[in-house]
Amino acid sequence: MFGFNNISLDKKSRFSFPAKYRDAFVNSNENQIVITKDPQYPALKVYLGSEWDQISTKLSSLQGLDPIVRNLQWTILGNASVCDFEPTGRMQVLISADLKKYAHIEEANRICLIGMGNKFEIWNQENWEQRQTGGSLATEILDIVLPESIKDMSF
Amino acid sequence: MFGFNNISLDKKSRFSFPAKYRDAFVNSNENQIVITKDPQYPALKVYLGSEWDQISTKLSSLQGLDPIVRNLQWTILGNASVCDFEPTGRMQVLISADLKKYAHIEEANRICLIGMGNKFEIWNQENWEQRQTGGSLATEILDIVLPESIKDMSF
DNA sequence: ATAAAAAAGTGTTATAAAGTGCGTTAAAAG
DNA sequence: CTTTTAACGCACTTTATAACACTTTTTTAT
Repeated sequence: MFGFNNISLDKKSRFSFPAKYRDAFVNSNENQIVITKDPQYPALKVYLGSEWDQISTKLSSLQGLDPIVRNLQWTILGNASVCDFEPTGRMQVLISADLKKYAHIEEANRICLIGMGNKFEIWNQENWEQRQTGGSLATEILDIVLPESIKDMSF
Repeated sequence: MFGFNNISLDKKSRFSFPAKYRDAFVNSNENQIVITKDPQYPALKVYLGSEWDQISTKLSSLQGLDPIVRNLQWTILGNASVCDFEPTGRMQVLISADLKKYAHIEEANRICLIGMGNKFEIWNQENWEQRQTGGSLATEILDIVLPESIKDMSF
């Protein structure tokens, strides 16, 4: 599941996954999709249910008294929206108002959906283009020192 | 049970869990909810009854002569409010005046309920936003050295 | 100590907003 | 030209919340 897609949201903030991904979803038997915040950029992450189960279980088991861990838990777990998902149907998913705001897609009805293999990212079109052309975004988080417990995790 | 919810308290300080969590509550057969103080931030923790049983049993068995442990016991155990809870009903829960005060939601009738997997957090909306945008809150506990006994616990 | 009053807690109902399902139209692909 | 896909629009359903009525507990005054 790779590649760039320029797709539109309807009035209720839903989008449909492009049909080209249908087979992959059907084959892996997914019936849930999870959208959450990207911890580094004003963008959203979209996980398959099975992938999410692994990530969330690991992350929620970590020591929350560590402020960096706690922050990641807040961002990733605390903003996750679990959606029922029918791979054989319209493959529609709703984006909540909060998540839209975070990814700067409050107004726009067009988004970029980028397939990254086992997950997708959702970007505001302009932010994505800036990033691709090397421009920097204001909200970047730099130079944080990761605790050992999350060094081997990939979000 | 994940994600961010902006919800309101009624005049008697009750709130209802969003309906999207009903299935999870029903499936896990919970009939109690426990609200208590968060040991680090001006926020509340909400545990499922089964989760609470584990945490409270473990925590109360620890060596109370250690001041950090003792503090956690006071904060978490000593402020816990156990509520009857009907997953098939309205899923309403009352927040006591003490807990409201601790989380700075005395006046407000809007709170943030954040699903973190096996537990929830309740925040005053402004505090939550400050925290999410990197602002710091006065009551943070930083740089505490955790005793071995609680390093593997996650509250 | 008792009764009255006030406060706190519980349960029900009505309504506006949010979310869902599905048919139709427009556009793209084969 | 036919088939598939994406976008749009509408109707229906579900949900959140405020308002209200009732019960129980606590406080106050006599």
